[in-house]
Amino acid sequence: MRSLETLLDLFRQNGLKITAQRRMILELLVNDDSHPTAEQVYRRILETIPDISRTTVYNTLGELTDLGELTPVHNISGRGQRYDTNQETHHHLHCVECHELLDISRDYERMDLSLEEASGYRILRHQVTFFGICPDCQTRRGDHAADEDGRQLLMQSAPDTE
Amino acid sequence: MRSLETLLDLFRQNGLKITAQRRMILELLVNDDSHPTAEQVYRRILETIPDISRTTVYNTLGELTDLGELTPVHNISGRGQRYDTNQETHHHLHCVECHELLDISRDYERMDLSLEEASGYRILRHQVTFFGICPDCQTRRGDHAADEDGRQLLMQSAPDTE
DNA sequence: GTTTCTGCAAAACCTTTGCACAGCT
DNA sequence: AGCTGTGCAAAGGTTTTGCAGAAAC
Repeated sequence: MRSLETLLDLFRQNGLKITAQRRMILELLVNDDSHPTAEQVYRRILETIPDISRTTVYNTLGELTDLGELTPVHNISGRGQRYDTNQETHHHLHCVECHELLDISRDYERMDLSLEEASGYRILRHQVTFFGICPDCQTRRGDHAADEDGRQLLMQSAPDTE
Repeated sequence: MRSLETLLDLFRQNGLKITAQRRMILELLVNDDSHPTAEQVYRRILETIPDISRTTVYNTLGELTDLGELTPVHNISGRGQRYDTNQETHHHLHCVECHELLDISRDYERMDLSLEEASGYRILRHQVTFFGICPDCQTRRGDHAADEDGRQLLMQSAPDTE
């Protein structure tokens, strides 16, 4: 995400006032790459501004989204809309167990689509999501690749990591 | 999605009883590639089973997910969790305006991740999502690529479609 | 006949909205 | 001073839960 000063300027330029609440939300987001939900931002702001309301958090996240500084991201089976502070071209690594979401900064440049495949869409961007199991969740499960319980889909067509 | 008979067998094998409600939901999904939400499935089942409850629809979709026959998919800013009936390796084309979601059956085989990038994750699969504007929404907007209103983010780093 | 499923109602959860008061510039 | 933002409360939409009666095997 861009620097706090840049974001504050951007707010001013768009006629949005710099309040203590907004400043705190921006400060929190500037160095956050954890893709938090509104609720998570709210809870962390509560520690310094105990009487902030959820409305304000939702408003500010919406303003940042409209300004193009925040991007809503997929959140499969996790609760609540998550936000991505990273506006660079990047991709995602998503733990199917704990829903941790990491950024991958590599650029897979030429993901070509034939005209037929594009179905008349005007393509704006693309993003690759890798689904997997994070180290912590592997440990939690027992770390054995073979004797998994549960869902079959986890094991099928797994590409190599290298 | 697999055939109705296969799904019915799968249910039987897992001790799940074949009820009229479940059968109808399966029949509906077998030939549906529109990535419907639970609510959309519910509304369409209502036409033939007017007193089905949402609970039953949610239950059945959950069972299919646990069996690995249905995959929850990202649904950015659209309402409700969408489900993907396609378990083959495939990718997505997503309209950022109307949230239409199309399948692309191409296989981008070697999406390599370095060990460092994988961060210790055990990678299971990956999926590419192309974001764009569908033909209908282009028309609705006026079809001019140049003079767009709205959000900056839509125009940045747009790759060619060919 | 036993077990599981369904539908209902209620609750939980996430997000949006309307409005009066407070705060920023 | 004027305008915008904030917090509250309520509403709207989605999903989950507990349970009694109904249906499948």
